[in-house]
Amino acid sequence: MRRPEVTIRHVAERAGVSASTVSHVLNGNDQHVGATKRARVLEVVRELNYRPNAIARSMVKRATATIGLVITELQNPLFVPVTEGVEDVLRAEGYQIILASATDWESEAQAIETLRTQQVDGFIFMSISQRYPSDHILKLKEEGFPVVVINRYLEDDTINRVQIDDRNAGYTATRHLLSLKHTRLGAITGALDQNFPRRSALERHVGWQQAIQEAGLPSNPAWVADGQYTFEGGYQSMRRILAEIWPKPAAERPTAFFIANESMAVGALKALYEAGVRVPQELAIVTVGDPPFAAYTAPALTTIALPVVEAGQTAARILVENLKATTALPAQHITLTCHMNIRESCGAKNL
Amino acid sequence: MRRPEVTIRHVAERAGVSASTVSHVLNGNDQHVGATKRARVLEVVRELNYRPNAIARSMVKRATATIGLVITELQNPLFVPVTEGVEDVLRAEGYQIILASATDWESEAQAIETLRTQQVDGFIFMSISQRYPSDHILKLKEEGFPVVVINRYLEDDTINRVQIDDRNAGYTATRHLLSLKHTRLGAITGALDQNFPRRSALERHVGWQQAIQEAGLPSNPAWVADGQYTFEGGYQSMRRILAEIWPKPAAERPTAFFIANESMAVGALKALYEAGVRVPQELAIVTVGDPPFAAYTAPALTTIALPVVEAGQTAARILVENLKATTALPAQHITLTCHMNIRESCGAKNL
DNA sequence: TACAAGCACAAAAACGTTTTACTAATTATT
DNA sequence: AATAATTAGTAAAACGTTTTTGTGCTTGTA
Repeated sequence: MRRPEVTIRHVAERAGVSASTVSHVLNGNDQHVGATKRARVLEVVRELNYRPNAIARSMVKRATATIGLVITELQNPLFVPVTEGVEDVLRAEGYQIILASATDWESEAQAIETLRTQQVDGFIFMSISQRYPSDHILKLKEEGFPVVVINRYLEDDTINRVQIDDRNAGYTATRHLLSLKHTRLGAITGALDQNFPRRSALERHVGWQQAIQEAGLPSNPAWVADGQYTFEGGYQSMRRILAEIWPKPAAERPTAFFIANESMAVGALKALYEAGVRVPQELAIVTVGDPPFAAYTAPALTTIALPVVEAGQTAARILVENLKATTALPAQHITLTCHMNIRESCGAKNL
Repeated sequence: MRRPEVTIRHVAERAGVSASTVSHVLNGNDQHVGATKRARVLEVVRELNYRPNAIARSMVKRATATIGLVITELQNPLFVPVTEGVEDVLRAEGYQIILASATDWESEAQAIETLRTQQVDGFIFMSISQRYPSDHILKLKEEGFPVVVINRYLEDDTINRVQIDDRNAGYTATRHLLSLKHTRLGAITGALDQNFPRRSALERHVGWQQAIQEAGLPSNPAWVADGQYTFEGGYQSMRRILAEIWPKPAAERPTAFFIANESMAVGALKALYEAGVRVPQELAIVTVGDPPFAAYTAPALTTIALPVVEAGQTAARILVENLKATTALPAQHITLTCHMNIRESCGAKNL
């Protein structure tokens, strides 16, 4: 099981130089070594297939070129594209990612602990949920670690933050409905009434309200249902709505719905399908989040696409800046805006 | 930016013992240290909030308790649940995961290279696609690294392999259709005709054929469409099928379709919806893969669920076994079988 | 001719642990 | 009482790099 490692000394010996010279060659410290020796060293490196030991390097450099990515919900649909973005820029910059998943406050604290013993140089926290206090993140920052959080609403402004403009997403979605001459708008929101409201759901709802108020329309509480941020939540909410409202005359029913996220929208679509309500003819649907299957639901979902890959990239870039800086940088707070993908569920294509 | 690190020597000094004693205490080497000193050391550790430096430990132990997880398709729907399984058991065993994503052979080789310089103790490869030769993986194994591949069909039998029984998935799905008295079966397969066929698609198709042959039914080539493993692929394939076959009299049309994966099934469902073909009344649909939204398509998809979390767990367990073993272990080849989730798209609930 | 400056390299210390070997004191065994 | 065995602890080497400092040598300049 013990793999014999070829070290810098082996290379040095065979090349007839000192270890320091090999190191200088490998690190491009040109002023320290002549052309012939350099060539010889490079030759031997190739011959022996020498691979520098990053651990030993980290030891002396006191930096590992490694960052910790901690996520609280692996199943969150945003996780993959965000990670993709993070990976993109971090790899280009020569950093490795150590993955740590956490499910609650304790395990998040635990993850930080182990990442610290692993001597990561910085942290990215990615989590939709802000149910947990973030004092451990604060402490990290205070101890000098570069930290950036993605989509995590922190009270503290000293920490780098990348977030998606959820309010604007709700606003834009609703404006789209208004532009299609809808005047009676309903909504399915995501668990606003819990002790720890989901911040993104709240923001999206505020955007919705804002657009409606600006348009001078009354918002009818009976047309708003709150539920879990899941397929099932959307399904149940829409069933409830249909049961209460659909018996009424058409003129007293909403003609369009803003649904707080993609999963709920799919669930709602199912409920509508079962009830025989035609989308978009009888009811228009717009939602936030742009899953890969959005174009293939029936009807295809008009969505507000979240800039998730960009969020990951941006976070990574900010982290790298801080990693490279020799002096403490002021915290950045970046908010990314969404764009709309018009498909079938609002009927806009017919205009 | 320089964080002052509290080292084992600081602890030793303050506790009035040697560094070795502190080390012994922390590693539970009880026979080397008395009760009073031990208590004092633990006390100081707490006082100073001492955190052992894993890098330094790795240096001397020549092992990092870190494994490389390399995946070739971050967007692959199996990635998240598999990673979940891997993370589960690896964390419980005290290992860290370094994530590396690759898109082609070169980047995979590159990922291996950097993971090796990072001195990972072992590797897990997760990738559906087997378009690339795997000689670099072989080399890893030969050099003594524990390696396990998930869902990657390797010609070489010396490498640990965890795979999902795709053939059985196709077989089971088809048997389900047969049990519902369908006798005219069609299929949408996943890119079988390319130079590098997707192995899982091939296997699922073989399972389908096997079930049909066992039932003594003729397979009609006109009822089989091949397409990309995507939503769009399923959509286009089904449209093609409908255009060719639906004009014919009902008695000459298939009554059920096996669709090679979930994405294609969603695409196909869309095509059927647009064509006004009712599912399952006019056409039954069964597919492989159990995405979170399967229950919320209209109609809900009857699926063969893949044991993805288990695959990740199993792979991680095998890896840990090999990591802990002092002698080389024989390669394990584990095949996990699927189970069926009967929903609406086959109409079985009515029986 | 001197002396400074630059060049090409090497020696050695350092990074923070673990582990082996050793010592001294105590306890057990004959 | 003498010897062996155990206990409690330490010193020092080792892991594989990087980096600082030093050392001859060559070249340039006054």
